[in-house]
Amino acid sequence: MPKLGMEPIRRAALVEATIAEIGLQGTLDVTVSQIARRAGMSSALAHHYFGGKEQIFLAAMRHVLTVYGADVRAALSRATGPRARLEAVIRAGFGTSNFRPEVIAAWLNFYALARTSADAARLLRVYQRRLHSNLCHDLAPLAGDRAPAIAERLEGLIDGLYLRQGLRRGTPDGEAASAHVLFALELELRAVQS
Amino acid sequence: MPKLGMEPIRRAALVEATIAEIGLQGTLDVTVSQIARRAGMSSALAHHYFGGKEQIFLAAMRHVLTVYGADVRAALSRATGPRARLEAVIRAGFGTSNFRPEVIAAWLNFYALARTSADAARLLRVYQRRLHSNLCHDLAPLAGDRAPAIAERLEGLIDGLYLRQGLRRGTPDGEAASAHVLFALELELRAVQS
DNA sequence: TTTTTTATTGACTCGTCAATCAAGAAAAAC
DNA sequence: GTTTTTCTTGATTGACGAGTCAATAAAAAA
Repeated sequence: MPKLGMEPIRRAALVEATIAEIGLQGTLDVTVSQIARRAGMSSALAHHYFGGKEQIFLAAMRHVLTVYGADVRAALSRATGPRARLEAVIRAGFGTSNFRPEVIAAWLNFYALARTSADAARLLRVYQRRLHSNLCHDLAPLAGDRAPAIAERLEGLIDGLYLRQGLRRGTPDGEAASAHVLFALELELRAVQS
Repeated sequence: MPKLGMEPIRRAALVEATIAEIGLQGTLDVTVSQIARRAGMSSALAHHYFGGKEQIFLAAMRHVLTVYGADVRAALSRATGPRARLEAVIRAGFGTSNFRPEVIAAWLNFYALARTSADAARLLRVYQRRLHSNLCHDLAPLAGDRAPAIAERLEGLIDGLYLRQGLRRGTPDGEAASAHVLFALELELRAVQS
């Protein structure tokens, strides 16, 4: 019973299933068959639409990044002034849509994938550059030429806390994590003013 | 030409080869044959001494942790006073033996492994607890009951910067990384005193 | 109505890899 | 000098998984 216009639906289902399956298994060692079964289709169809396993992974990674980017943009549009914008960017990273256990697990594995796949590395760099430029842009009016160094520390802290949540079992605590980063931001800004 | 007392030599060679191979390939997707070949023996011998692939990985992880622990202990023995001890602990993590590219790559992959293997998770928790208790112990006289929260932030920053080095290509810069952490430590302590 | 396009799968191929095993060779023990 | 222990590997097994393909079926176009 083939209906037309299935392609986008199938692709979205596969991407979702990929993230879920990586989260469940905790590894990139998921088979195309597992992903396809969870998405309700045969593995042959998954190959048909994506061409291969790595491209499925990349699509999933791209999706995670897209959602994250949308969250950041939404949060930024609601904030006024550099300080509020900084807080918005930080909070968005630990917000509900990027901080679900499966997504964190997927992230962690994408980090590992980026060491193997040039495309994955490129995607990761897009995220890193965007975060860095967001932070620098709003740190500059508050910290002048010290902005880049402060941004590096905040980025490290964000990634580190994110990583640690990924290793913990159970519900991740985005509140605590972003509170830590916001506290570090406060200290950095206080230091600049003295 | 079998000589006696080979077991410890073979085991050490396999552990070294495992770290090197993971570093080279960037993945846990290394085969026992590759590891064994690099260590100069057949894959059957690797199985003979270790029993299975996962146990080879665990031995490699244990080795990395052991070296790290020895470095920290050595650095601590040279330091006097809480502040110097804190700096020693931080610097040791980014020191030459733990900060070689292969070791960083291995670490990164062990993080991923810890999501799958209970034994790997246990080993990782040993490292985390040791770091936490080291930091708290020397933060306490300087920061009182704020020590645990400060320690959490420093740990997050350490792990994050370590992770970021693992993704970068080329020679890792332990100096820059530890400078960032030491700066953060300075800010935290300054905040406590006011 | 015939043809083309899109959707879909079961069955198959081909490769890889962890793990096993039987067998050989050198030292040590007896 | 024979037996036992330690070391070692080539060959094999068995499982599993990525990717392909031919075939089916429905819709759309002709």
